[in-house]
Amino acid sequence: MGRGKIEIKRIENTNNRQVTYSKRRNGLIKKAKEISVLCNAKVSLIIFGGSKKMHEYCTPSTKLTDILDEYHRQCGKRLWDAKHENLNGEIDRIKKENDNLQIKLRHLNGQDINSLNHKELIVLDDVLENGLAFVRDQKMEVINTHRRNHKMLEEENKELNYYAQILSFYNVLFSLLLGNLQQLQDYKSHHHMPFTFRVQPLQPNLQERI
Amino acid sequence: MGRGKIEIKRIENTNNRQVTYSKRRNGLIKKAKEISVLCNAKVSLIIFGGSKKMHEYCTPSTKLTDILDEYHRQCGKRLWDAKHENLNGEIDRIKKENDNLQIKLRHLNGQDINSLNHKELIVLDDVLENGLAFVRDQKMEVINTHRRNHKMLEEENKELNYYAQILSFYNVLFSLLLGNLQQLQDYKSHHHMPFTFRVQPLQPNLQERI
DNA sequence: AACTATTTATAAGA
DNA sequence: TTCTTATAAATAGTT
Repeated sequence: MGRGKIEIKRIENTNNRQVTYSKRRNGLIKKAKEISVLCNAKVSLIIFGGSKKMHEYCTPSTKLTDILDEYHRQCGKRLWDAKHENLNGEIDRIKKENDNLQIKLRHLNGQDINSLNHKELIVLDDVLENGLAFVRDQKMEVINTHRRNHKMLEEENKELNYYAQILSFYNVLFSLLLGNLQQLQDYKSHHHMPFTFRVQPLQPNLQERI
Repeated sequence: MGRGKIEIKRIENTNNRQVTYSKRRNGLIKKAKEISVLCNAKVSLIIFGGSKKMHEYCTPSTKLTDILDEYHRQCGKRLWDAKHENLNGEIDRIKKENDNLQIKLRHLNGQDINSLNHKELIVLDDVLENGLAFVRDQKMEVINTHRRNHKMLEEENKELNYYAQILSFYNVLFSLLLGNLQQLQDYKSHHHMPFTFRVQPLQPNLQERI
């Protein structure tokens, strides 16, 4: 349509190309507008020429995102999912980290021990071991204190047992003497003799116990 | 362009509108192709008619995403950032949750206690209290065991002390007797009398100890 | 950028 | 829908 027919192929003359681009671009946008109005169609038209300056037409009362959403839905082509993938990947990563932390917390609270693996059990065991070591220390302190008291009591006991042996000996000896004392008394009363006691000092170690 | 000039406004007759849409859509796509080839332009054309069926043209060797990226860069309009915002929001939320878990873990490990608030301190204190209660129980068990042993030793000691008292009494008594025995011996040797011992049975409770 | 000869697109009718 | 075709619109080449 013009003074002469043209072949549809790249216009090599830069100036001609630029002029044609300008004319046809306007034509295109005009026709986009017209079909949009006449046929109640939704149109999105984006054009980049050699100058890299962008021209756009989008049916009024319509957002490009809506058109792209519809495009997305109908085509199934994933337009900006590559960009979403990064974010989704990060979300997954953080969620996983989150789960691990939750599991650690449960373990420290003593729950869910069964799900601990061997290595984790060793670590937890160490913690408990330290706790038990403290208990043992406390135990030993008590034991040692009592052992000291016990020792003193045992020493005393040993000494007293020694005295008990002496007592036994005295007992035997006394029993023997008792018989002779009776004999002496009988004798004295028979002969009408006076009978007096003489006091002897106690042995030193026994003296203390009275 | 046609048998008659038409006003650019919505075609009310549905059939006419459909026909016109079909014709003009082809024309639009044809012109898009032509400008793309002739002028080496990049074109993206998306059209939705009343039938909701989508038609599209995109300059060959070009991806729609590239055109949209360029659009994004030149317009500054944020096409899919709304969608990104959702994801970014979720990332922030999960990161925050993550931080809270990390803090809890540190507290359970006994670190960073200073940053605990009062309520959290109470909970932590309960945990420690339970641990100390266990230690105390262990202590008491040991103490009671030793107390029993101690008691037995004390009982024995008490008994032995009783015997020691008897011993002391015997000792005094024996000392007194010893003097009289000497007196008796002196008397006997002076009168040339024979002196014999008579064995008396031991008192029953003392007999056991020999 | 304006002009215009010509091509192209398409409205209406079949 | 598609074909036809008269005619509107677009535009290539010129100024």
